[in-house]
Amino acid sequence: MSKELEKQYNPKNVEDRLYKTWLDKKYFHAKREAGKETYTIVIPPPNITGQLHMGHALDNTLQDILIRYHRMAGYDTLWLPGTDHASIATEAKIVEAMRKEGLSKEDLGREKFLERAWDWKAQYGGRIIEQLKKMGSSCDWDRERFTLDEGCSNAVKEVFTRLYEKDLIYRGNRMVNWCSHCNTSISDAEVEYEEQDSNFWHLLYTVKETGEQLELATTRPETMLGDTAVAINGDDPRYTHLHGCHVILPLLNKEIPIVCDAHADMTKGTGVVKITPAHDPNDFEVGLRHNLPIIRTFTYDGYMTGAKDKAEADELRASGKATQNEPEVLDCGKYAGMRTLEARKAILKDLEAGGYIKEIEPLKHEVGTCYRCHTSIEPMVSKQWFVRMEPLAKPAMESVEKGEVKFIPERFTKTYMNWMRGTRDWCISRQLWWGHRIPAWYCDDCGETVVSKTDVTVCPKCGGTHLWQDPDTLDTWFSSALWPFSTLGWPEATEDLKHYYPTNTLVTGYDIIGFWVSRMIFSALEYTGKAPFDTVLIHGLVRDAQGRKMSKSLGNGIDPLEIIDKYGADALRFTLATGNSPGNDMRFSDERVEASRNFANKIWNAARFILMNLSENEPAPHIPENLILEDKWILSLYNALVADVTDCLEKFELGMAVQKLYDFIWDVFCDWYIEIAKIRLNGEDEAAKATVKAVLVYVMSNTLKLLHPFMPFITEEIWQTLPHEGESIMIAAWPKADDALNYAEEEAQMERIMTAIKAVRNRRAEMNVAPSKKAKVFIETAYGDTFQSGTVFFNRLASASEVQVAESFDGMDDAVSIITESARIYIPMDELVDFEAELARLEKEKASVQKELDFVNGKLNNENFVSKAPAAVVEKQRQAKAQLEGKMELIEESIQKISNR
RNA sequence: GGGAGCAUAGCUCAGCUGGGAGAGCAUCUGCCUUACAAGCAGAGGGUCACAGGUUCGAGCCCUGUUGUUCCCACCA
Repeated sequence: MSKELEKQYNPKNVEDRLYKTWLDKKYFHAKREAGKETYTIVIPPPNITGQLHMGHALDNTLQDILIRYHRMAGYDTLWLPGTDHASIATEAKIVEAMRKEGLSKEDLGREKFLERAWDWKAQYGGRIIEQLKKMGSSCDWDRERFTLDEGCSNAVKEVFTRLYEKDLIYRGNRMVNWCSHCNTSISDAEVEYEEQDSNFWHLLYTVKETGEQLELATTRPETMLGDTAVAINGDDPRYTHLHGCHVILPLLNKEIPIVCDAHADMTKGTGVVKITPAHDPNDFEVGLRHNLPIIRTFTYDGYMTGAKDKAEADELRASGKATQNEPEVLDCGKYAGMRTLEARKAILKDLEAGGYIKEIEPLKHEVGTCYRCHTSIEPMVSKQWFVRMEPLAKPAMESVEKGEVKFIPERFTKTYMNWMRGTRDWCISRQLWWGHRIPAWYCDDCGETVVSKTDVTVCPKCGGTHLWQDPDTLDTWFSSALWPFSTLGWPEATEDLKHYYPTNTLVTGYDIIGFWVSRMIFSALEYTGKAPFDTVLIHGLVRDAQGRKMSKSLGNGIDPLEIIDKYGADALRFTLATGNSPGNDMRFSDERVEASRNFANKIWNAARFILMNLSENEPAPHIPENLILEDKWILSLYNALVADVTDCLEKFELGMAVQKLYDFIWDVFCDWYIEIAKIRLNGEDEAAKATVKAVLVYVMSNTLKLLHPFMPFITEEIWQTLPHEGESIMIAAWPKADDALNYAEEEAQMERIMTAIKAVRNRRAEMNVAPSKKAKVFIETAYGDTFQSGTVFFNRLASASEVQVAESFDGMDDAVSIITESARIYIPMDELVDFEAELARLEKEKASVQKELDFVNGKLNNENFVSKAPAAVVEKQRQAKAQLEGKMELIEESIQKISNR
């Protein structure tokens, strides 16, 4: 025995040590090798606020499998890692931490705040990277990037200025989603809808001209102070007489016009709608069409506006700097300073008192909330920067239609298309400090807006020097959208960019197709002229054992690091890669990881067994001379496995690949080949020993290569211990299928023997024969040679004390008989044989075979089947028929014999 | 309101272009057979949600129904 392994696999003794070796040897580093095809993945950059969760674990396991496979398969392989500055999330965390110290952003000022943010990044940004390493991720850490680093920032400025020059970016007062908690605008994609219980308040507004009361309904009565009109449909016969009339706005006693607009739907409610242009997206549009005043009644942090707010706005207007659609501000008087929800109560109370409420109708409706803090979002008119989406979306859709980018599974193409088709202009400015500051300067002297990659101190239009930079930053996703090429050096024409771009596969969850995938595609097409990747591999969510989404608030999250600590990274990876298909959610439970851990241990022990039988100085893995039946059989199955696993990986069927490996290693290699190998290993024939050892080593070490992308640590550890050539399994060449290893005939022969062995075991178990009780076995068969070479298997695997093979045996009348398609096996066990039971069993089996036979005959007698089904399928049925008939004959003979006793 | 997914063994899920209904876990039986009890050998258990259709043949394709999950949407 040359080397010894512990009885159980202990990942803790292995993982960190091997990962360090891989790092030291620079195996993860992509070297831009000439003449090699490239394979590139850029990591979906985790947030610097984040901790590794199961979603990351799944995402990165899939990526590492693809990366390790391609690296072994001979590609110049790059997995580019990095992190995302996550503006809202990070800023929120820092603000929260500061709040505990009694500090606000304003107390600190922008510069000091950013210092804190960078400190935060230094402290936490590295944490998730360390966690990825624990997973075994083979990222090229020398190329690690950060969305806010210099290169990425340059890319952002470049893109912003280019888009501005092409008029694809503009600034204006528009309706945006406002989060009063985060105190910033957010994009449409960042709004999450939640169902909430609410009411429809049916209000009564009095028509000035006629004195009649108009009924209209609203879900947000607190906005009524900002109403600047009431809309009816011009075609609505109920209200023809009101065209050109006015209503008196309750509480404010203000006269506002009745306008005719198609937005008012005659079929809904009373067909009358109140119009609040400053606080409702539809109303904003109506306001524009009818040139209505836009009156803001909420502050940006969620209170009712007051005298001070009004004064500020008035001052802005007076200065002449107010731009188009700049809202007016109302002094809400007694409501000023209330939170909007308090104001709702107060206003309702006053409306009630004034008799303006006709009815309160309970209602469930979807309310938009901020995806970060889940505060209800407030639609607000605000001056923001927008990206014009239509011209960008069109080529992005065409690219996918042409198949330049393929989604796996394909159905997510629809998700993508729907998103692209429906998307409105993208609000990219955020009232935050942590992020890429908008590269725009405003001239106080002439009002010019200057967009520039470098700082601007003199106005190019008027020569004035009173310029100030836009205080806002860009949506985090604006920089994420550039990630596949900004990380490779764009806009510089770097060697990496030339070599590794476009990338190949993007691996991500379906939840960010709109946020991220689509934006990368249109960005890449616009700036690089190429799709950023050719394939998007979509995975689902990892849910808890009950199928619930893992979340902090539920406290049902499972920490991948705890799982690694308990079961090992390989077991975790194996669990995540198995039993799940692309795009579908998966449930995670400890039981599943346990099964994976057991598999790791199984491999470990198979290796341990092989090693016990090896001496010092065993030759490197090779296929030896003098192969016998079982050697050819295992090599043939191994060879098929190589083809299958490779094929599955090429088709991104990772779960299928891993399943095939599991089945081969456990059910074929361990359960059969190793057991059979013991025959020669325990024998005296040294040449035969050498052969079987070589086959064991060859199949084991090559199967480990196939398994390496999935379970990198244990495969490396074992591979290193076995005879091997080369430094590491992770840079070993991926096995190739070889026709010379196809032994179809030996496979068929082994199949016959194995079927017979299983049948014997089955009967013995049925008859409760203790395994220790050995029995003679007589095999009556037309396949004499086959069974002759398999007699020893029966000794070892079927509790046979002695095995004889012949075309027929006499004097077996008192034996138990077992029938397979290719043999009748007698086991004389007189004292155990109950002939009546035997007969009953045979009759039962006969009936079952007859049933199968009828089914097959039914098909073969169907002319349509014979003429229309593919020849191979028909042939298969014919073979089945022949086998069944053979078996039937044997059964009938046996029945005859027993009956004749 | 629009779109998509899912419905297969007690549980969790595979099942790729139509031709064998499968795995893991759980259950039951028997085994410490010197690689592995985190193991070995066996067993039971399914109208593939329901109803139609296409086909020689349907878990798989088509239509409808039911249940369920998710995404998208400016419904006052």
